[in-house]
Amino acid sequence: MSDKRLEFILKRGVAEIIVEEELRRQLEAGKKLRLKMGFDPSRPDIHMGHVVGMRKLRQFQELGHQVVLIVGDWTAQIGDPSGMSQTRPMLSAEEVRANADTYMQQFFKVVDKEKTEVRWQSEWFGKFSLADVIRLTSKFTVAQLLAREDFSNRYSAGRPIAITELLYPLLQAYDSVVIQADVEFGGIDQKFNCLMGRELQQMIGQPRQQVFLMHLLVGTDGQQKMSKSLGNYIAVEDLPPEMYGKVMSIPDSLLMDYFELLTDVPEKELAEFRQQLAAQAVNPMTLKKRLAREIVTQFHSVEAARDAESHFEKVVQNKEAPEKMEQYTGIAFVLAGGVYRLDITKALLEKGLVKSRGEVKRLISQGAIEINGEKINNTTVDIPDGTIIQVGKRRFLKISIKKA
RNA sequence: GGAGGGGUGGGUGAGCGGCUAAUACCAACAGACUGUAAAUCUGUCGCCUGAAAUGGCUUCGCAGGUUCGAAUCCUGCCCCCUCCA
Repeated sequence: MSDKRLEFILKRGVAEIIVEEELRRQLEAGKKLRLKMGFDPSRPDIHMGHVVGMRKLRQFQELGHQVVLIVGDWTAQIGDPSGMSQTRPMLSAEEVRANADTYMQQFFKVVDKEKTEVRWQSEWFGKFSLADVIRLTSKFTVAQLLAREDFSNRYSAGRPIAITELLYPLLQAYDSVVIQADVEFGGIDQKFNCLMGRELQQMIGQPRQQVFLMHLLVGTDGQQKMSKSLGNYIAVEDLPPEMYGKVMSIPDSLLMDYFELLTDVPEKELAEFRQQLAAQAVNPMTLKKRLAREIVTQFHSVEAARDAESHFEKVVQNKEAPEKMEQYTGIAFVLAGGVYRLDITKALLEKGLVKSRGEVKRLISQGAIEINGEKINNTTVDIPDGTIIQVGKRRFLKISIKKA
């Protein structure tokens, strides 16, 4: 392996490696490493935020290392104590299994399945006894756990911390012991948990795992970490036009982060992009389109990316109607000359373009509903068969009249 | 065991007998502007009826009660949090 490749892997998108020197030595020694990554099966959907770490795993796999994917079916019941997360409903075993399947299906779009070992926490925690729990917890102190920033913040703010939440890092640490992880991967927000694993391994007399932390991907809102609950995410499962559009909707300020964390576009090129942006020699939109193509290509195909781009140019940039759209078939009152009189409310409601009748009225009064570029001011319209109704910028509906 | 605080629309959070379908902020949606995005300005933002003024229905943890009238008062219940021990 070239030094250049290794540098790329150790630097691109990486927030911190603990301890980098140790990891380098192991890599140089040609050791086949066990790379740990856990996931929470209470949420089956993978978005680009997860992809950042997954891509890194993939890069290591290409060097011949082994990924160990932990299905966190026990920790899922606790809920990651990130901030003020509400207590989640307990999932049944079947739900967890179904979620895990969905998750893995998406996970293996990026990570090589052949070089991945999947382990369920229930394999070891399922037979954990109280004695085991006490033995595990006795190794740590409250002060140690309160060292974690969000615990200490909550504690000093007088906000609740559930005991199970304190247990979370311990369980995650124990996973590392069981699978004898050499490196644990995660977002930088996982630092504390990963370090606990390192510590526990040492107490038990195992070699300590290295901790490989990736930068967090900011969501499409440009404010907060990408997450499903905030709705600022781009899902792996998003269809090409949607995925492309969501990428285009990120703020310009995130452009380079996305390139860095989600693509393999070489550093050299990225440096040029940065320079051009700084000199205002390029329209950010142009680069963003490149980014969107890169991403759609990864999860779909080159053709899909091209189609998504032309769809975007047509619908969003040129404000034209897309080629494909929802279609509503209904019966209308016949007027002369192939024209029909129709109340569009039902059509819009039935096809989910609006939520209520009141919304239709509101939209009309705001001039948001158009037919052939003409704003309408009444829900009853006289139109020929096949007319397209546009609601706002992106909602379209084709009306087809059913002849009685 | 004791003391105290609280449960309000997608979120935060005011209101504390009629002027309240419920302030404000955020999110969302629409319009204008525009280079994708952002920013800005304007408007909308429970459901139904009506062209509209209007009207009806449902909503402030749950169940009852007081009252001409309750998110607001009373009773019971459920849930959450903090502090002391």
